[in-house]
Amino acid sequence: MSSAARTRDGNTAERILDVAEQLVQERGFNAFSYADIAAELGITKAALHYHFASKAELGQALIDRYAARFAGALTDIDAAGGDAPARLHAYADLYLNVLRDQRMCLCGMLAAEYRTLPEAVRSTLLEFFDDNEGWLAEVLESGRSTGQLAFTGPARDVARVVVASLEGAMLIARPYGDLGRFQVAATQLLAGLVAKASSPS
Amino acid sequence: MSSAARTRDGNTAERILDVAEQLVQERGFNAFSYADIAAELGITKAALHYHFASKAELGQALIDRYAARFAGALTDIDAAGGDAPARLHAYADLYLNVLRDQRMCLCGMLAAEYRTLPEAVRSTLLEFFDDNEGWLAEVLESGRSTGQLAFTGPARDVARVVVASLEGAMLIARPYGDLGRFQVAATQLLAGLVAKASSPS
DNA sequence: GTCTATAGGCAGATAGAC
DNA sequence: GTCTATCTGCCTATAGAC
Repeated sequence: MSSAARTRDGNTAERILDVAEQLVQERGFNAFSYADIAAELGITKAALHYHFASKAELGQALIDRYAARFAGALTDIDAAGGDAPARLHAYADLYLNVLRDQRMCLCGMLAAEYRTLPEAVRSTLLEFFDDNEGWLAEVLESGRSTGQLAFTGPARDVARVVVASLEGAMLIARPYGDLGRFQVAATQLLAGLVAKASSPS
Repeated sequence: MSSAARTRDGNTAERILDVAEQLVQERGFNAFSYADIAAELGITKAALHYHFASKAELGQALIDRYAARFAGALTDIDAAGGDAPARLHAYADLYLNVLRDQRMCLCGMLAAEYRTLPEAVRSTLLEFFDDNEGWLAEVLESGRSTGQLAFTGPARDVARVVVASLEGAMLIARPYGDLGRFQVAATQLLAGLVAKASSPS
């Protein structure tokens, strides 16, 4: 990966973010240093400070980029035009693909470290979850209106459970190194939302 | 709290563990130092090293004590003699009470930091989750056999979803500082497991 | 935009007095 | 069991040459 990163394009700032992102997702924001990134990219720590003056600034850039990319993925799911169950499945797959690289969700990791984060990063983090819940709530509501999904109470509350459960499933599946653990949990979670074929008695 | 800690009993090792535990649950294992504990207890870093020679050793003692205490709580729930739904509710309350102190589950926090942990701590961490899942699986199975709980598939898989969902709900509720967020999630989760009153048609 | 060099501080850890 | 004193090393960050 070290050589691959050096081979091609991408301005240095992007490559720094790529490495930093991986480090945060694997170890946490408080468990990596500028030296780690510099070594990986074959540049000096001073060069890093040119692009991101402080670690707090780097953290802000990380979460901004991650949130934007995630929002883009949700837009892509919408554009694909599937029904509500299909969208939920696609949503869970976003998490699965992160876990595939043996990474925790960047925002789930930062949520654990919340108390140690710069204030700006904190609020961006909450916005990330708000956006996810908002998108999910719409999907859930539309699925309920077509009769494809079945649940009781506010869609927003159910959306929160979905986000929390997927984050939790990642959190625990990762130490076990067991993708199947996550998949079983996600499958069960979604199965509980899909309307059962009503066999009229 | 600093003064309270100094007022009473408990050998120093226990007081060290108390402070360290709080710090890990609030910030993470990689975001506190011996200096933090020493300052809180009014002793020196050197004194800390007498009780726990290395930070890895301290981490091991922390997770050992936490796991033992949690196991004791499960035994207490069993001893109370409630039915399966009552036991599940009591289990969720264990998490709620941790969150009440604005703390993350110690093991959930360590799960996020898994890649940075000493090997011994890693395996103890997995045992913690194994034990929780095992206890829950028994409760679920017994509840299903009495008809009070309803779910499909292996009880162990459902147990895993329960643990993951509760951990995830804590992870996200804590940044929001919103206990209600966790409670709603826990309520929904358990409601999905309780058998619906079957109105024979 | 990246470098060398270095500041200033805090990390985990140890030696040895009391 | 706790202390003072100290070590070594890494941390984030900066100054200034190229």
